Amino acid sequence: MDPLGFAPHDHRDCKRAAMAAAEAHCARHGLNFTPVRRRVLEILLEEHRAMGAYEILDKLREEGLGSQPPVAYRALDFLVTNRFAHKIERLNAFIACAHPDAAHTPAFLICRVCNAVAETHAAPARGMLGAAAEAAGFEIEQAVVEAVGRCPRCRAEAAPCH
Amino acid sequence: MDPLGFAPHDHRDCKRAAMAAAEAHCARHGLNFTPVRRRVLEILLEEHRAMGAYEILDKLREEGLGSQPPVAYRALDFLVTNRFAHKIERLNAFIACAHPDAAHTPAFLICRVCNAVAETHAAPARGMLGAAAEAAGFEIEQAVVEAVGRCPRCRAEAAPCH
DNA sequence: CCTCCATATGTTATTTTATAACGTGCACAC
DNA sequence: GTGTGCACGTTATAAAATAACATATGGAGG
Repeated sequence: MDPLGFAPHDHRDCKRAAMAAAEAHCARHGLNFTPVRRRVLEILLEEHRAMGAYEILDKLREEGLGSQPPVAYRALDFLVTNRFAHKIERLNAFIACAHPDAAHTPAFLICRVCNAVAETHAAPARGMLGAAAEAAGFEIEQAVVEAVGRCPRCRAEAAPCH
Repeated sequence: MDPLGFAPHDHRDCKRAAMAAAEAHCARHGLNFTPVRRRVLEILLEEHRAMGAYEILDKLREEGLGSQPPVAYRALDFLVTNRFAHKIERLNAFIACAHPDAAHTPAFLICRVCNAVAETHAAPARGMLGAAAEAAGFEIEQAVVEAVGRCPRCRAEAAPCH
Protein backbone atom coordinates (compact mmCIF):
# COMPACT_ATOMS: atom_id res chain seq x y z
CA MET A 1 0.00 0.00 0.00
CA ASP A 2 2.96 2.30 0.19
CA PRO A 3 4.78 3.83 -2.66
CA LEU A 4 8.24 2.46 -3.00
CA GLY A 5 8.03 2.03 -6.66
CA PHE A 6 4.31 2.17 -5.74
CA ALA A 7 4.50 -1.41 -4.50
CA PRO A 8 3.82 -2.70 -1.01
CA HIS A 9 6.89 -3.54 1.00
CA ASP A 10 8.17 -4.06 4.51
CA HIS A 11 8.64 -0.73 6.23
CA ARG A 12 10.50 -1.98 9.23
CA ASP A 13 13.13 -3.52 7.04
CA CYS A 14 13.72 -0.54 4.85
CA LYS A 15 13.72 1.75 7.85
CA ARG A 16 16.27 -0.35 9.65
CA ALA A 17 18.45 -0.59 6.59
CA ALA A 18 18.32 3.14 5.94
CA MET A 19 19.12 4.06 9.53
CA ALA A 20 22.00 1.63 9.59
CA ALA A 21 23.36 3.03 6.36
CA ALA A 22 23.11 6.57 7.74
CA GLU A 23 24.82 5.57 11.00
CA ALA A 24 27.62 3.92 9.10
CA HIS A 25 28.09 6.84 6.76
CA CYS A 26 28.25 9.31 9.64
CA ALA A 27 30.69 7.17 11.55
CA ARG A 28 32.91 6.81 8.52
CA HIS A 29 32.88 10.52 7.75
CA GLY A 30 33.00 11.90 11.27
CA LEU A 31 29.54 13.42 10.97
CA ASN A 32 27.47 14.24 13.99
CA PHE A 33 24.28 12.22 13.74
CA THR A 34 22.48 14.06 16.52
CA PRO A 35 19.12 13.16 18.06
CA VAL A 36 17.19 15.73 16.03
CA ARG A 37 18.80 14.67 12.79
CA ARG A 38 18.27 11.04 13.60
CA ARG A 39 14.67 11.58 14.58
CA VAL A 40 13.84 13.56 11.45
CA LEU A 41 15.20 10.76 9.31
CA GLU A 42 13.19 8.24 11.32
CA ILE A 43 10.05 10.28 10.82
CA LEU A 44 10.60 10.41 7.09
CA LEU A 45 11.25 6.69 7.00
CA GLU A 46 8.22 5.86 9.12
CA GLU A 47 5.87 7.88 6.97
CA HIS A 48 7.63 6.90 3.82
CA ARG A 49 6.15 9.71 1.83
CA ALA A 50 6.99 13.28 0.90
CA MET A 51 6.50 15.51 3.93
CA GLY A 52 6.59 19.27 4.28
CA ALA A 53 9.09 20.78 6.67
CA TYR A 54 6.30 22.06 8.88
CA GLU A 55 4.65 18.69 9.02
CA ILE A 56 7.91 17.26 10.32
CA LEU A 57 8.26 20.17 12.69
CA ASP A 58 4.85 19.36 14.17
CA LYS A 59 6.04 15.87 14.99
CA LEU A 60 9.22 17.19 16.57
CA ARG A 61 7.19 19.60 18.62
CA GLU A 62 4.94 16.84 19.93
CA GLU A 63 8.05 15.05 21.07
CA GLY A 64 9.69 18.08 22.60
CA LEU A 65 12.58 17.93 20.18
CA GLY A 66 12.30 21.42 18.83
CA SER A 67 9.55 23.81 18.03
CA GLN A 68 10.84 26.43 15.61
CA PRO A 69 11.22 26.16 11.84
CA PRO A 70 15.01 26.42 11.77
CA VAL A 71 15.28 23.25 13.81
CA ALA A 72 13.51 21.25 11.14
CA TYR A 73 15.19 23.01 8.25
CA ARG A 74 18.66 22.49 9.69
CA ALA A 75 18.09 18.80 10.23
CA LEU A 76 16.67 18.49 6.73
CA ASP A 77 19.65 20.36 5.29
CA PHE A 78 21.92 17.87 6.96
CA LEU A 79 19.99 14.90 5.66
CA VAL A 80 19.76 16.28 2.14
CA THR A 81 23.42 17.29 2.04
CA ASN A 82 24.39 13.80 3.03
CA ARG A 83 21.83 12.25 0.72
CA PHE A 84 19.89 10.49 3.43
CA ALA A 85 16.88 12.39 2.18
CA HIS A 86 15.90 14.31 -0.92
CA LYS A 87 13.93 17.44 -1.53
CA ILE A 88 11.06 17.17 -3.97
CA GLU A 89 11.12 20.64 -5.51
CA ARG A 90 7.80 20.21 -7.15
CA LEU A 91 6.10 19.61 -3.81
CA ASN A 92 8.28 21.69 -1.51
CA ALA A 93 8.62 18.53 0.47
CA PHE A 94 11.17 16.01 1.64
CA ILE A 95 11.42 12.26 1.42
CA ALA A 96 13.80 9.68 2.83
CA CYS A 97 16.19 8.25 0.32
CA ALA A 98 15.00 4.89 -0.89
CA HIS A 99 18.43 3.70 -2.00
CA PRO A 100 20.70 4.57 0.86
CA ASP A 101 23.57 2.48 -0.38
CA ALA A 102 23.91 3.19 -4.05
CA ALA A 103 25.56 6.35 -5.20
CA HIS A 104 22.79 7.65 -7.37
CA THR A 105 21.21 10.39 -9.38
CA PRO A 106 17.74 10.23 -7.95
CA ALA A 107 14.68 10.80 -10.07
CA PHE A 108 11.12 10.88 -8.82
CA LEU A 109 7.73 9.82 -10.05
CA ILE A 110 5.12 12.05 -8.47
CA CYS A 111 1.43 11.22 -8.63
CA ARG A 112 -0.51 14.42 -9.22
CA VAL A 113 -3.64 12.84 -7.75
CA CYS A 114 -2.46 11.39 -4.44
CA ASN A 115 1.01 12.93 -4.20
CA ALA A 116 2.64 9.56 -3.74
CA VAL A 117 6.30 9.68 -4.70
CA ALA A 118 8.50 6.87 -5.92
CA GLU A 119 12.22 7.23 -6.16
CA THR A 120 13.98 5.77 -9.10
CA HIS A 121 17.18 6.35 -10.90
CA ALA A 122 18.04 8.32 -13.98
CA ALA A 123 21.23 9.50 -15.54
CA PRO A 124 20.11 12.57 -17.43
CA ALA A 125 23.64 13.92 -17.53
CA ARG A 126 24.27 11.21 -19.99
CA GLY A 127 21.98 11.46 -22.96
CA MET A 128 20.50 14.55 -24.50
CA LEU A 129 20.84 16.77 -21.48
CA GLY A 130 24.51 15.99 -21.04
CA ALA A 131 25.14 16.66 -24.70
CA ALA A 132 23.30 19.97 -24.55
CA ALA A 133 25.19 21.01 -21.43
CA GLU A 134 28.51 20.15 -22.96
CA ALA A 135 27.69 22.05 -26.10
CA ALA A 136 26.81 25.08 -24.00
CA GLY A 137 29.94 24.81 -21.86
CA PHE A 138 27.82 24.13 -18.80
CA GLU A 139 29.14 21.91 -16.03
CA ILE A 140 26.37 19.81 -14.48
CA GLU A 141 26.86 19.20 -10.78
CA GLN A 142 23.46 17.88 -9.89
CA ALA A 143 20.17 17.23 -11.59
CA VAL A 144 16.59 17.51 -10.46
CA VAL A 145 14.39 15.05 -12.32
CA GLU A 146 10.77 14.90 -11.31
CA ALA A 147 8.12 13.29 -13.45
CA VAL A 148 4.52 14.23 -12.75
CA GLY A 149 1.71 11.92 -13.72
CA ARG A 150 -0.51 9.23 -12.29
CA CYS A 151 0.50 6.29 -10.17
CA PRO A 152 -0.89 2.80 -10.89
CA ARG A 153 -3.48 3.01 -8.16
CA CYS A 154 -4.89 6.36 -9.23
CA ARG A 155 -4.97 5.26 -12.85
CA ALA A 156 -7.00 2.24 -11.86
CA GLU A 157 -9.41 4.30 -9.80
CA ALA A 158 -9.93 6.77 -12.62
CA ALA A 159 -10.91 4.03 -15.05
CA PRO A 160 -13.82 2.18 -13.43
CA CYS A 161 -14.72 0.47 -16.69
CA HIS A 162 -13.14 -2.98 -16.35
CA MET B 1 26.05 38.30 -22.57
CA ASP B 2 22.68 36.76 -22.00
CA PRO B 3 21.92 33.18 -21.33
CA LEU B 4 20.14 31.61 -24.24
CA GLY B 5 22.32 28.61 -24.21
CA PHE B 6 24.52 31.11 -22.35
CA ALA B 7 25.40 32.76 -25.63
CA PRO B 8 24.83 36.37 -26.65
CA HIS B 9 21.95 36.90 -29.02
CA ASP B 10 19.53 39.49 -30.30
CA HIS B 11 16.84 40.16 -27.74
CA ARG B 12 14.58 42.19 -29.91
CA ASP B 13 14.34 39.40 -32.41
CA CYS B 14 13.60 36.66 -29.95
CA LYS B 15 11.13 38.85 -28.13
CA ARG B 16 9.30 39.68 -31.35
CA ALA B 17 9.28 36.05 -32.40
CA ALA B 18 7.98 34.85 -29.06
CA MET B 19 5.24 37.45 -28.88
CA ALA B 20 4.18 36.66 -32.42
CA ALA B 21 4.07 32.96 -31.64
CA ALA B 22 1.98 33.61 -28.54
CA GLU B 23 -0.41 35.87 -30.45
CA ALA B 24 -0.82 33.26 -33.14
CA HIS B 25 -1.36 30.46 -30.67
CA CYS B 26 -4.02 32.44 -28.80
CA ALA B 27 -5.78 33.40 -31.99
CA ARG B 28 -5.81 29.81 -33.19
CA HIS B 29 -7.12 28.47 -29.90
CA GLY B 30 -9.54 31.21 -28.98
CA LEU B 31 -7.51 32.24 -25.95
CA ASN B 32 -7.81 35.65 -24.44
CA PHE B 33 -4.37 37.26 -24.62
CA THR B 34 -5.23 40.15 -22.34
CA PRO B 35 -3.07 43.18 -21.56
CA VAL B 36 -1.83 41.81 -18.24
CA ARG B 37 -0.94 38.44 -19.72
CA ARG B 38 0.72 40.08 -22.67
CA ARG B 39 2.67 42.46 -20.52
CA VAL B 40 3.91 39.73 -18.18
CA LEU B 41 5.21 37.78 -21.13
CA GLU B 42 6.88 40.91 -22.47
CA ILE B 43 8.54 41.52 -19.12
CA LEU B 44 9.87 37.98 -19.02
CA LEU B 45 11.13 38.30 -22.56
CA GLU B 46 12.74 41.66 -21.96
CA GLU B 47 14.62 40.50 -18.90
CA HIS B 48 15.29 37.12 -20.41
CA ARG B 49 16.05 35.53 -17.10
CA ALA B 50 14.24 33.69 -14.34
CA MET B 51 12.11 36.14 -12.36
CA GLY B 52 10.14 35.70 -9.18
CA ALA B 53 6.43 36.38 -9.25
CA TYR B 54 6.84 39.33 -6.90
CA GLU B 55 9.54 40.82 -9.04
CA ILE B 56 7.16 40.74 -11.96
CA LEU B 57 4.40 42.10 -9.77
CA ASP B 58 6.59 45.08 -8.90
CA LYS B 59 6.91 45.91 -12.58
CA LEU B 60 3.18 45.60 -13.11
CA ARG B 61 2.59 47.86 -10.15
CA GLU B 62 4.90 50.54 -11.54
CA GLU B 63 2.86 50.47 -14.71
CA GLY B 64 -0.51 50.50 -12.97
CA LEU B 65 -1.42 47.11 -14.38
CA GLY B 66 -2.18 45.40 -11.09
CA SER B 67 -0.85 45.48 -7.61
CA GLN B 68 -1.82 42.29 -5.81
CA PRO B 69 -0.16 38.88 -5.98
CA PRO B 70 -3.08 37.05 -7.61
CA VAL B 71 -2.79 39.31 -10.64
CA ALA B 72 0.75 38.17 -11.31
CA TYR B 73 0.10 34.56 -10.41
CA ARG B 74 -2.92 34.33 -12.66
CA ALA B 75 -1.08 35.76 -15.61
CA LEU B 76 1.82 33.41 -14.95
CA ASP B 77 -0.55 30.46 -14.68
CA PHE B 78 -1.92 31.34 -18.07
CA LEU B 79 1.51 31.65 -19.62
CA VAL B 80 2.76 28.42 -18.05
CA THR B 81 -0.38 26.50 -18.96
CA ASN B 82 0.00 27.56 -22.54
CA ARG B 83 3.74 26.98 -22.48
CA PHE B 84 4.67 30.57 -23.25
CA ALA B 85 6.65 30.48 -20.04
CA HIS B 86 8.00 27.86 -17.67
CA LYS B 87 8.34 27.65 -13.94
CA ILE B 88 11.80 26.86 -12.63
CA GLU B 89 10.94 24.83 -9.55
CA ARG B 90 14.42 24.99 -8.20
CA LEU B 91 14.32 28.79 -8.11
CA ASN B 92 10.61 29.38 -7.52
CA ALA B 93 10.83 31.58 -10.55
CA PHE B 94 9.51 31.93 -14.06
CA ILE B 95 11.15 32.34 -17.43
CA ALA B 96 9.88 32.96 -20.93
CA CYS B 97 9.96 29.95 -23.19
CA ALA B 98 12.97 30.06 -25.45
CA HIS B 99 11.49 27.78 -28.09
CA PRO B 100 8.00 29.08 -28.62
CA ASP B 101 7.41 27.09 -31.77
CA ALA B 102 8.60 23.59 -31.06
CA ALA B 103 6.51 21.25 -29.03
CA HIS B 104 9.03 20.36 -26.42
CA THR B 105 9.93 18.81 -23.13
CA PRO B 106 11.88 21.67 -21.67
CA ALA B 107 14.96 21.09 -19.54
CA PHE B 108 16.97 23.78 -17.81
CA LEU B 109 20.58 24.43 -17.02
CA ILE B 110 20.76 26.59 -13.90
CA CYS B 111 23.98 28.26 -12.82
CA ARG B 112 24.26 28.03 -9.06
CA VAL B 113 26.62 31.01 -9.02
CA CYS B 114 24.79 33.63 -11.06
CA ASN B 115 21.36 31.97 -11.40
CA ALA B 116 21.44 32.28 -15.17
CA VAL B 117 19.11 29.78 -16.78
CA ALA B 118 19.35 28.24 -20.23
CA GLU B 119 16.52 26.29 -21.71
CA THR B 120 17.28 23.20 -23.66
CA HIS B 121 15.51 20.06 -24.60
CA ALA B 122 15.47 16.61 -23.07
CA ALA B 123 13.29 13.58 -23.47
CA PRO B 124 13.68 11.88 -20.14
CA ALA B 125 10.48 9.95 -20.63
CA ARG B 126 12.40 8.00 -23.17
CA GLY B 127 15.43 6.38 -21.67
CA MET B 128 15.88 5.15 -18.13
CA LEU B 129 13.17 7.23 -16.56
CA GLY B 130 10.57 6.09 -19.05
CA ALA B 131 11.56 2.50 -18.52
CA ALA B 132 11.37 2.84 -14.74
CA ALA B 133 7.99 4.52 -14.97
CA GLU B 134 6.62 1.85 -17.24
CA ALA B 135 7.89 -0.88 -14.96
CA ALA B 136 6.15 0.80 -12.04
CA GLY B 137 2.91 1.29 -13.94
CA PHE B 138 3.31 5.05 -13.69
CA GLU B 139 1.99 7.27 -16.44
CA ILE B 140 4.27 10.26 -17.04
CA GLU B 141 2.39 13.37 -18.07
CA GLN B 142 5.08 15.93 -17.61
CA ALA B 143 8.67 16.06 -16.49
CA VAL B 144 10.68 18.63 -14.59
CA VAL B 145 14.33 18.46 -15.54
CA GLU B 146 16.63 21.01 -14.00
CA ALA B 147 20.38 20.62 -13.96
CA VAL B 148 22.30 22.71 -11.45
CA GLY B 149 25.92 23.57 -12.03
CA ARG B 150 28.09 26.31 -13.38
CA CYS B 151 27.65 28.25 -16.58
CA PRO B 152 30.60 28.88 -18.90
CA ARG B 153 31.13 32.41 -17.66
CA CYS B 154 31.19 31.50 -13.98
CA ARG B 155 33.50 28.58 -14.65
CA ALA B 156 35.91 30.93 -16.40
CA GLU B 157 35.80 33.43 -13.56
CA ALA B 158 36.44 30.73 -10.97
CA ALA B 159 39.57 29.51 -12.76
CA PRO B 160 41.82 32.55 -13.15
CA CYS B 161 44.85 30.38 -13.90
CA HIS B 162 45.08 30.39 -17.68
C1' DC C 1 42.55 23.26 34.42
C1' DC C 2 41.09 26.61 31.46
C1' DT C 3 40.38 29.03 27.28
C1' DC C 4 39.49 29.09 22.57
C1' DC C 5 37.11 27.44 18.80
C1' DA C 6 33.90 24.91 16.03
C1' DT C 7 29.58 22.96 15.75
C1' DA C 8 24.79 22.22 17.03
C1' DT C 9 20.75 23.94 18.89
C1' DG C 10 17.33 27.51 20.83
C1' DT C 11 14.66 31.55 19.83
C1' DT C 12 12.74 35.71 17.81
C1' DA C 13 11.46 37.91 14.01
C1' DT C 14 10.85 38.48 9.29
C1' DT C 15 10.92 37.52 4.41
C1' DT C 16 9.45 35.16 0.43
C1' DT C 17 6.17 32.50 -2.10
C1' DA C 18 1.51 31.25 -2.97
C1' DT C 19 -3.53 30.82 -2.58
C1' DA C 20 -8.42 31.21 -0.67
C1' DA C 21 -12.42 33.69 -0.96
C1' DC C 22 -15.34 36.98 -2.56
C1' DG C 23 -16.68 41.00 -5.37
C1' DT C 24 -16.85 43.67 -9.99
C1' DG C 25 -17.14 44.39 -14.86
C1' DC C 26 -17.72 42.98 -19.40
C1' DA C 27 -18.85 40.28 -23.58
C1' DC C 28 -21.48 37.04 -25.73
C1' DA C 29 -25.36 33.65 -26.31
C1' DC C 30 -29.79 32.92 -25.88
C1' DG D 1 -32.27 41.96 -21.16
C1' DT D 2 -30.50 38.60 -18.60
C1' DG D 3 -27.87 34.81 -17.48
C1' DT D 4 -23.39 32.74 -17.85
C1' DG D 5 -18.48 32.51 -18.13
C1' DC D 6 -14.27 34.60 -17.83
C1' DA D 7 -10.90 37.90 -16.48
C1' DC D 8 -9.58 41.02 -13.12
C1' DG D 9 -9.68 43.65 -8.39
C1' DT D 10 -9.08 43.26 -3.49
C1' DT D 11 -8.61 41.59 1.15
C1' DA D 12 -6.79 38.44 3.88
C1' DT D 13 -4.16 34.57 5.04
C1' DA D 14 -1.53 30.41 4.46
C1' DA D 15 2.74 28.05 3.58
C1' DA D 16 7.67 27.79 3.01
C1' DA D 17 12.10 29.49 4.19
C1' DT D 18 15.74 32.17 6.29
C1' DA D 19 18.24 36.03 8.85
C1' DA D 20 20.20 37.14 12.98
C1' DC D 21 21.55 36.50 17.36
C1' DA D 22 21.83 33.79 21.86
C1' DT D 23 23.19 29.52 24.27
C1' DA D 24 25.24 25.08 25.02
C1' DT D 25 28.59 21.46 24.38
C1' DG D 26 32.76 19.16 23.49
C1' DG D 27 37.36 18.80 21.84
C1' DA D 28 42.32 20.95 20.90
C1' DG D 29 46.01 23.30 22.75
C1' DG D 30 48.14 26.14 25.99
